[in-house]
Amino acid sequence: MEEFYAQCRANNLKITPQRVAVYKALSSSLSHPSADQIHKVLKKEFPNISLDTVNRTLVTFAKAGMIDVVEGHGDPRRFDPNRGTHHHFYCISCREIFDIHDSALDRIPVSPELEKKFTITGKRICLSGYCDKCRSRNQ
Amino acid sequence: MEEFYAQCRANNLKITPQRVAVYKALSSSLSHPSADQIHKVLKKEFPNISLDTVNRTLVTFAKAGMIDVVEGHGDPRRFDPNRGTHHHFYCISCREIFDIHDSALDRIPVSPELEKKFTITGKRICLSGYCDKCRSRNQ
DNA sequence: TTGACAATTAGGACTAAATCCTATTTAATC
DNA sequence: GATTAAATAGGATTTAGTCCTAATTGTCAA
Repeated sequence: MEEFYAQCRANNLKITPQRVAVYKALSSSLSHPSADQIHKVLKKEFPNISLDTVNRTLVTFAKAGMIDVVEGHGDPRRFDPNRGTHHHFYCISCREIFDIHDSALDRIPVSPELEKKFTITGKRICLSGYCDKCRSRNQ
Repeated sequence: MEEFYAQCRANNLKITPQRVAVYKALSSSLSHPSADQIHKVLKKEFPNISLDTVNRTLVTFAKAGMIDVVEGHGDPRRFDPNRGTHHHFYCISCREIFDIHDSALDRIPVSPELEKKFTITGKRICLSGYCDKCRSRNQ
């Protein structure tokens, strides 16, 4: 928790009871919850915390690099006609997806145990960050 | 296009003008469009094609393995407190995300050109398919 | 400790994605 | 060409996410 306070200070984020609660709730979660799921949990302790605050707080933490946004960025569902092996770079600013073709990335060593545990239909390396345009725009 | 017809037959999907149009539109798209974007394009040719049909058709194609759903599965945004290197398996049936810790997967060889082209803040291997529960349930 | 200010929050309104429902239409099969 | 199950249009509904405004609160400096 001490690290949380330090990270807040480093990012000029005020330490509010809501932020502390959101961080604790996410940290103690075993799954990969949505804002709504965390909101439901926090309602018990803070009956009038708003969903907007929970969501905004989580996005703020993610932007500060304190937590991650994972599969499902909150964008609409998107499709790819290319079923050949290739990879993606996702720009977290403009939300564009860029194809990456690099044979060095194609060999993903999935262990036999993993293949046994799951029926794997998709394997892809997902890179994320800022594309060239957004990088220069934000400076 | 001939392959499209064959895939439809193999999956018992009726070949309708709408499905042909959706497939053509996606195939000729350079980006990774959403259902809404494809719907807007098709409106010009089929003024009264519905968004539901476009979306349903795309999901149907994806389930048949004819196209892919990429970053953003249409799920709500989800968060991960664990910023250490790890990977994810996403179940396309129950939508649960499972953590995968496997050091063999950690070495993702991102080329210097790629690092130059983008500011990469996240690297992760995204596996998808069916988890154990859903695999057995669907049989 | 207090006061001032900028940041943050609650709550409701709003927008947009996705799904559901039902009547109608249509592709496939014989 | 007739039959039937599948697919579609269109509108309604649900839900995620964002926006807006007034009220509140954390921080910093005096």
